[in-house]
Amino acid sequence: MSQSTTDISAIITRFNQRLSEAGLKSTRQRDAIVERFFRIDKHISVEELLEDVRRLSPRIGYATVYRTLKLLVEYRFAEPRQFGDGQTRFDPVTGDDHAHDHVICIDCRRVLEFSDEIINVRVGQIVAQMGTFKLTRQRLELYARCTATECPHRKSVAAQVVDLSADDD
Amino acid sequence: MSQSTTDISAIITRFNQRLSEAGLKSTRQRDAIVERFFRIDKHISVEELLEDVRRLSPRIGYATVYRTLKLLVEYRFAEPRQFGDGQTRFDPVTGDDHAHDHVICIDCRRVLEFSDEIINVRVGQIVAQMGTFKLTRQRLELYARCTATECPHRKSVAAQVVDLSADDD
DNA sequence: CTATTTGCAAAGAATTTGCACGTTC
DNA sequence: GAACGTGCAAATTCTTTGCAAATAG
Repeated sequence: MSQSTTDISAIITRFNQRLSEAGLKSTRQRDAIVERFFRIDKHISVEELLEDVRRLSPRIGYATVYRTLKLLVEYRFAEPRQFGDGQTRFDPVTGDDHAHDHVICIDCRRVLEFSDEIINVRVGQIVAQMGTFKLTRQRLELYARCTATECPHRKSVAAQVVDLSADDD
Repeated sequence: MSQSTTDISAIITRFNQRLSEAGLKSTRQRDAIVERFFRIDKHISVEELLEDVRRLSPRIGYATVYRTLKLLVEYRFAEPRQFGDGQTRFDPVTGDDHAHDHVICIDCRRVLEFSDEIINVRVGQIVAQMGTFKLTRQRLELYARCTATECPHRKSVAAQVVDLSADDD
């Protein structure tokens, strides 16, 4: 388990710093969105995030969420993912967790995270062998079907972290 | 290099067989689309495929291409992929090539294929360790940046197959 | 104060669908 | 000739953009 070295207000501070450096402003809305985004900490879609944020700040609109997520991605505080359900989902990047990969149940769309040293090392070797590339990010998705008769979490997209080959620092 | 055991007319025949089994019909349009799809054999988008097919059959419309690709996916003759440029791309499944993965250059969007035994074996172990899953398909994408000063193929999406750990049967 | 941000609604882009007409079986 | 497929355009869905009013620095 490698998580939570960084707390959320610190992330918000770092993010606002980046904004400031770029001549952009911190606003109540952005703070609210970023705070909820990191607090929820799962593969969230714009719609889900908006819905959540609106519980506190009901006047926030789609555009602001899209624009804030775009900034988060641009400054590498978030990573967009497509799991094939037509919606872009976003993963928070806290800085203290390593690249992780996903198992997606094709029945219930539940997403589990995992991280595997053997894979990560091998990926490095592969890219090195190819010679002219510098790896930016890797994305391994395993689409699978629960063998348990019925998926326990139909339709929900819960996340669990399963560490398969201890790689915390 | 493991490819081209299966020829394209055979694929079309198999596809039409599946259609027939499902009470669906083979049509000139479907044949044309499927033929071009397998002939071109790269990560093609709907727009690109339509454009290509229209050279022979100019009256074919978007909807038919979308619908045919949906059938190809459903019967596992094609696999949809999202490389992050907003368009769904489709990989032909010829049946005689193994799961392959991709390196995507984030500068020029060129896509290289590769296949690696070590990764594939490890993926199997990971899923086995998780217990309740049966792997359906794996998708490993390595986003990278060409270290060569300038990408040679800006904007084109050519494909090359690089076999890193001999795995042909 | 001035530039940026917001919220809304309208515009865009990718994909799907409804329907009258054509084609396959 | 009945059922399925096609092509077109309209509808949907997700995302982006334009703009007047609000707000941060």
